[in-house]
Amino acid sequence: MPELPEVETIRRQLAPLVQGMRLERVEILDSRWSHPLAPHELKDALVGRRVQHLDRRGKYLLWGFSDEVYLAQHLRMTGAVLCEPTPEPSHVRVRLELSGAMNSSRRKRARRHLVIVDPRRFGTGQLILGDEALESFFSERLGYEPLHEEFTPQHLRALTRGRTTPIKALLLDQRRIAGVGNIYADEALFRAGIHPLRPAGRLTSDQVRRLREGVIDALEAGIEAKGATIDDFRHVDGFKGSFQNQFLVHRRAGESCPNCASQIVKLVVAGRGTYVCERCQRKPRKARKPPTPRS
DNA sequence: AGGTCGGCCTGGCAGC
DNA sequence: TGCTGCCAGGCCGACC
Repeated sequence: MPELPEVETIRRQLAPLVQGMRLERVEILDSRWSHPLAPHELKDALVGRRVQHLDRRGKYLLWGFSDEVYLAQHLRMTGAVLCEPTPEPSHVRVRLELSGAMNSSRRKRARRHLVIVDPRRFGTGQLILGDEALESFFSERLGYEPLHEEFTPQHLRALTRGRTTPIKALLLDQRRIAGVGNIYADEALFRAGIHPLRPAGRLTSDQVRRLREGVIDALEAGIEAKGATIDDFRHVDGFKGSFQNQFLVHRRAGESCPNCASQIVKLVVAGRGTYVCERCQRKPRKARKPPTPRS
C-alpha cells in the first residue's frame, strides 16, 4: 500500500523522467479516476502543458504544471505508475504520453509513455486550479509532514492532548499527521514501545518524544529501502521495494519479537489489522471510572 | 464534536 | 476441482 515512503520513492524515480516534458496525450480509461470531473474535462485541462515539478504531499503525488494548474494524484491501496511497461500490464486506468525538447544532435524529441495501473480502482486524480485552491485543498486534508522540521514533540503533544482515541487511530488520521498508514503506524509504535490502543491523550511527554522519533525512523527506513511491496506496490520500472523484509512487527503475527523474542500478536485497532509485541508495548490499563460528579 | 463504522473495489486464498 | 465467501485497507460520509 503506498504510504509516504512508497509515494516518495515513486516521486524520486519519476521526477527526472517527467520534469520539463510536455503532456501530449492523456487517456483516462476509468471515469472514477477523474471523478467528479469527466475524463475529457480533466484531459482538456492538462494536454499541452509542461510538467514543471513533481512533488509529494502526505500520500499524494502532486504534479505541477504551467499557469498554476495541478494534478493531485492519490494511489490509495493498489495504484502504481509505470514507465514504458512491456507488455502492457492489466488494470491500466490511465495512459500518459509526454514529449521532451528537441534533441539537437538527433533531431528527435524524447517521448515517454506512462501508465497508471490500479487493480482495486480506489486511486484518483484531482485537478486543482490556482495556488490558493492548492493550499486550501491540502490544508483541509493534511496535517504535519512528519519528515519536516514542523513535526516537533511540542506539536505532536498538542495533537494528542485531551484525546481519548487510540494512538494508532491518531497516527492514521491524515488531517493530523500526513503520510503514515497502517504499516508505518505499527512499525513506529513498536519502535516507540507504545501500545496502539493507548489513549492518545494519556501518553507521557517521554512517550510523545519516543513516538515522534519512531515515526521518523520508520519512515526514513522505508524510504531507504525504497518502500514496502506487500502485493501491488511497484517502482516506476516495475521492480519491488524491500522494506517488507525489515518489518519488525507488521504482518508478523506468531513470529518472535526482534527485541524480546515473545510472540507477536494481531489485533484490530481502528478497523485495521494491527501487529504488536505486548511485552515491549505494554497494554494500557483499563481506564479507571471517573469519580461520580457531586450534584 | 469526537469517535466509530460501513462502503467503495477486486485479487487471492481458505474452506467445503 | 471448482465454487463461495471473506479479507485486505485509505479515505469519506453517515451515524451515535
